[in-house]
Amino acid sequence: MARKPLTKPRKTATQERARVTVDALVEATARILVKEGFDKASTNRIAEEAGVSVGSLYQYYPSKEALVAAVIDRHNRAIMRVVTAAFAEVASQPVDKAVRRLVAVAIEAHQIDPRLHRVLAEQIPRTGRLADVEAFGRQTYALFRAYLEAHGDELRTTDLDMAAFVSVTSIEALAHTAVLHGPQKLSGETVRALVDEATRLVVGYLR
Amino acid sequence: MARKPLTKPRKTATQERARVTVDALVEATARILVKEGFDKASTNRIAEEAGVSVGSLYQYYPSKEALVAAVIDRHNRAIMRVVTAAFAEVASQPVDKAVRRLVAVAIEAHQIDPRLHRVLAEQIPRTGRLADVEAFGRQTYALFRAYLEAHGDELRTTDLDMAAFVSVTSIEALAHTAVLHGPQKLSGETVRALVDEATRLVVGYLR
DNA sequence: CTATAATACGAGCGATTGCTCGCATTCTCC
DNA sequence: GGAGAATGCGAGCAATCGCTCGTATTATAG
Repeated sequence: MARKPLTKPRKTATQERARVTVDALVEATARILVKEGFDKASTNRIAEEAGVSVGSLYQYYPSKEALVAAVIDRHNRAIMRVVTAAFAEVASQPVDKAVRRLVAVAIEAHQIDPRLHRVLAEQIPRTGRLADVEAFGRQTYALFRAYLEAHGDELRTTDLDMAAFVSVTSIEALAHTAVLHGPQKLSGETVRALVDEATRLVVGYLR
Repeated sequence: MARKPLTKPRKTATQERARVTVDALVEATARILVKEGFDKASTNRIAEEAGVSVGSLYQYYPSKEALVAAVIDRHNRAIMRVVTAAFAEVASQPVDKAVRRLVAVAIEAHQIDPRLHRVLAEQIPRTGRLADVEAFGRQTYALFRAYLEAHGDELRTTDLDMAAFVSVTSIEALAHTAVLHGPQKLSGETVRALVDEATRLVVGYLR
């Protein structure tokens, strides 16, 4: 276990109170990101908000970036849970019904913890270990491509990579822009209209 | 002219050497953003790179943010010059030809000073006075809506706001994602295929 | 109970940041 | 040429940053 002498145990926690500390840190980071923004999220500030000392913070996270990455990861996982479930639900449905559902889910997904979502999208520089956290976009792409593969007979293209790229990018962008740059609270009416249009866009393209 | 006593002349330059200084500062900022990234762009570092003292920097720019905003502004203006020209060129063309051209221009526009473009897109937190620099997106939206208005007879919708939103958002996202997350250098072949697909997507949607 | 490991603490270090201010230099205009 | 305005300079301050390390506390095992 203790490979390195006895310094730098910077990793897993075995006792219960340690897990509590780790959770408190991640949650405090998320709270600060939302309430005060990215630049105010210093390690000292995070530790204070978590009710924990800086020393303890550095026992579990080697840097501020790692902490932020943990928050992003958690958020992305929450989104991917919803998205993955939707793909499963939709797997055997025809293109038009499937796309409609997926568009609706994309909008829902962007509304999970919206204030945190906004901060992550607008304030976090994609730098260092935060660079690749977009990788979850690739998962969505893969799921969509798999769906297309199973419904190839309904499509007019054979270039599934291109079709998946165009579809996923468009849907994601429409949901993203509508939720972030639109009115604070999207009315049910607006959402319905948006779903209609986006569905028409993508379905018309696919077949 | 000198409203406030004689402190804080933090504004316009009248002599030639001052304009040189201001230019050097903006250019140095852009260089550092590209070569070293956003966090390395401190005021001291920028002044050094510009061959100017920090004191002089603060005569013309009240903060680091203002300097970065100036760089963003310059870049956005370069993009908008291309985009505006394209809209003029396309004003009297039918939807299919027009959209094809606009898609191509969107991709071109994303390749103006690509390394700077990437930094601005990935590393700059949309915070403080950097928050609203996205406003140039609205210009594109307005131009597109005006085009649609003049070609209403070719469309199947009457909701031009929605149509413009969906079209502009999709085109912009496809260009953005292809250029930034795709291969380093897009081959002419790939670009042509992408233009084809995006055109099909949007034209199929519009009429 | 005791020895040892795991966890928590927090003062404080060295580095860096954004920025000021008093002073030096250069330009403009009479 | 000379006075005053415009411009340029840069040492250095106060604040903050990420982070370490010696020590105190608590849990676990024998």
